Amino acid sequence: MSVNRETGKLRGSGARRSRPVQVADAIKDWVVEHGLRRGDRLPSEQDMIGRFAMSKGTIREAMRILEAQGLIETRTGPGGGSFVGEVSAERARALLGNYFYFRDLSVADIYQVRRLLEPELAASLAGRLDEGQLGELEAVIARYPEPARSVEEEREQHIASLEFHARLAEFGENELLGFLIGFMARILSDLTVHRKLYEPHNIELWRRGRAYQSDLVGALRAGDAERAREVMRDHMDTARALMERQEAEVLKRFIGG
Amino acid sequence: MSVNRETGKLRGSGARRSRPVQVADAIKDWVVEHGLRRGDRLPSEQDMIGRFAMSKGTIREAMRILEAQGLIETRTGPGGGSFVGEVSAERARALLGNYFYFRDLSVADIYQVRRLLEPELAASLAGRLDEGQLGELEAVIARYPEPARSVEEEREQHIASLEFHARLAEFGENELLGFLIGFMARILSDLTVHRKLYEPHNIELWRRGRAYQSDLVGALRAGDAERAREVMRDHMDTARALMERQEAEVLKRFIGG
DNA sequence: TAAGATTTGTTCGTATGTATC
DNA sequence: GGATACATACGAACAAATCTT
Repeated sequence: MSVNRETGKLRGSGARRSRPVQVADAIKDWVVEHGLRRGDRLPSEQDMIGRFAMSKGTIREAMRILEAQGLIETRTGPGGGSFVGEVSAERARALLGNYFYFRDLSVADIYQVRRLLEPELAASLAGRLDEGQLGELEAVIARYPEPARSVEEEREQHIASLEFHARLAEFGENELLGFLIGFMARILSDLTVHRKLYEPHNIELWRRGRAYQSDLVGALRAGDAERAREVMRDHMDTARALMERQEAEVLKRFIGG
Repeated sequence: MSVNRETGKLRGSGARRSRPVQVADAIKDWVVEHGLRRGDRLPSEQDMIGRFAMSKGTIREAMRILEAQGLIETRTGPGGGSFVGEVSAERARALLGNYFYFRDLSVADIYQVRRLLEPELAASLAGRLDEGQLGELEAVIARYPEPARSVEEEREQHIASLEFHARLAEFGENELLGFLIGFMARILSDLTVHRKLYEPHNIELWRRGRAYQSDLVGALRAGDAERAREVMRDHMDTARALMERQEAEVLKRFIGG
């Protein structure tokens, strides 16, 4: 309980924070201290009003803060209330994406990291996927069997090919590694749409990417970690080069127009 | 504007979302559509109440959601209101940390990624730091000139040595790479405290870590990218081995006790 | 320094919606 | 269907912060 009985004020120092924020922090601490786990129930709204001696509105704003961070979920009705919730990967990606929204990452920045992580993931998965999983990967590749004939189709194919990497990331054992790769696939997806990076029609990107991904599935099935690593590294290097050329093209057009 | 004039309801389908959440999403879309940048002002509370035809409480809850995500900041008084805010690195790390809180990352997971990223950062910084920056790094190293004599001191030293990496990460040009490395330093810090990973008194970790970091600063000053990469890779490999041994010790004690 | 204007911050009472029994 | 136990939403009033004059 983070209420200072002397002053009647919530402790928590530094910049002046609004009461809902202070209450949210207090609740967060309370959850951690009591070691609550996913699904455990928090005190009811009324209870909180009593505990913190604050109005319903303030408590509700605090709960919304926690909810926005994915820390709690709330249900109405009898037996309802607020419960400790697990932050979903999707929400975590979105929250992190907000951070980079104004930061204008370059394609080069993203690929510098991708080039390091993706080959490691590929190697770690060699020989560890069952036929179902390998089949899923092949199904994704099958979604772009031929070069795109329109700009929209090309964009969709690019997104689909990024999904290949996102799926792969989910299969790994290392959740940190998987999350990071999934996140990069996501922001590249966003960049593709937002900056219209797909516009310079590029058959090369399609042809090479598809070949690499097929080779990769082969190496994974064969359990050849080193080949998987190699293929993925080559894939990253060519994709980076193509994407950067594309980025430069878009920039040139933008300045020219 | 995301209000459906036919039904009078906010659009946005799928799972039933509370009104504050819908409003928050609508405002987010509005900001993106209008291309608002950091510091730009949002409509006032009163204005929102009118636009969305909702009560003050609901609007305020929506604003809290956006605030919790770091997307807006709010000030009182004349000329006050809500403004588009930049998500701070610190907040982004905290939000992402929430995601991994229940996921029990192993030290091995973290080091698998660290081992890939840190050497790359080190290499990219060789010859690019000025004396002021190199001095800052040396100042961090100077905070643990001798082996710790107590458990608390050892913990503090470990945290300080992680700060070395966090500082280094800030100096890089690639914001994605820097953020990820800073984030990993943070969760290792938390793990150190939370799981009491520092308890098995370990002079070895201190001696080796310090030597590596000094070597690294030397390589950076000399502009030797390859040596910087090598030193960092070795540092990561030994640190990983030591940390994992420590993790195993703690686990054994835990089971035994 | 003081008063007034503007905008968010907080409270309270009441009413409504929703899920369980 | 009715009773119950919760969260959800509204509106009016008042408090606090901060800028201007």
